[in-house]
Amino acid sequence: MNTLEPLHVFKCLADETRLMLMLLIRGEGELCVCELTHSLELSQPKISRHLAQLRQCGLLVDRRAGQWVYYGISPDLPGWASDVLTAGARGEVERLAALQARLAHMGKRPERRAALC
Amino acid sequence: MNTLEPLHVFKCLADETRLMLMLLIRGEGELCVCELTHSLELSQPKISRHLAQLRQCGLLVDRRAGQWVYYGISPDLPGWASDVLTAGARGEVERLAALQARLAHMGKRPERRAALC
DNA sequence: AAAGGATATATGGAATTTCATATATAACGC
DNA sequence: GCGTTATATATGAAATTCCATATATCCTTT
Repeated sequence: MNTLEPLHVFKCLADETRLMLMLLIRGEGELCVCELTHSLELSQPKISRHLAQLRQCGLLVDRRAGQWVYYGISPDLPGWASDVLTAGARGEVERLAALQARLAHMGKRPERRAALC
Repeated sequence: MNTLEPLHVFKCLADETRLMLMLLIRGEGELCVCELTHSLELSQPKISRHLAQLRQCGLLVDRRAGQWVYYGISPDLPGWASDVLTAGARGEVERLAALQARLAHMGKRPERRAALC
């Protein structure tokens, strides 16, 4: 696996879709593809591709739970990378809040069991 | 002028040359084009082009002093953007040190007067 | 428990757009 | 005129997107 370098992280965050995916997931802890699709109002293939890219870079990890695949921030993220995300979230407070609001109003959101029993 | 959004900052930092320009300038306070060209061992037009882009985004400001043009971090940089740079520098300690070392060994480096008299 | 259908997610290929580089040239100050 | 910096154009490479399709899981029915 690649060592996670700042350049890679910045490239990942240099796309609007990927940036918002990361900030949303960071804010909510864990989200599945359908929730992200609903919140961002983008096509499922588009979301899926960007999630795959973020996972391959080592920023996200995925966890399958039945029908759904949940994505979360990688626990192996170095400290400086977490700081980058924190700073990014600070610069996008409003837009992030809007996305989280839309998520909260989503109908038939998948039930969630605790990741670690 | 554009509002400085996280997406813009990340796009600026998503290029190896621009990332190192920013980290070098941040570490040294202020540098002119010829110093940056020497440190990064890249062509002058290439450096100049990326500096112009960073200035247009609002990350850098330039100051002319006779023959030379000095670039420094914009004083209007929002806090979250400074944090992004700090985190990036933390993730690139080694490479940054190497660039600074090459800069220190540069011959006939332009004399510098204090920016603010 | 096996089969069929529905939902969620991933992937392959093609078209489009964006981005970076190189080269050449122009402008500026000494 | 010489060193320094900026810009314009053309070319090539890479990223993004869309569409169609594939896979995987769940639920229901028999």
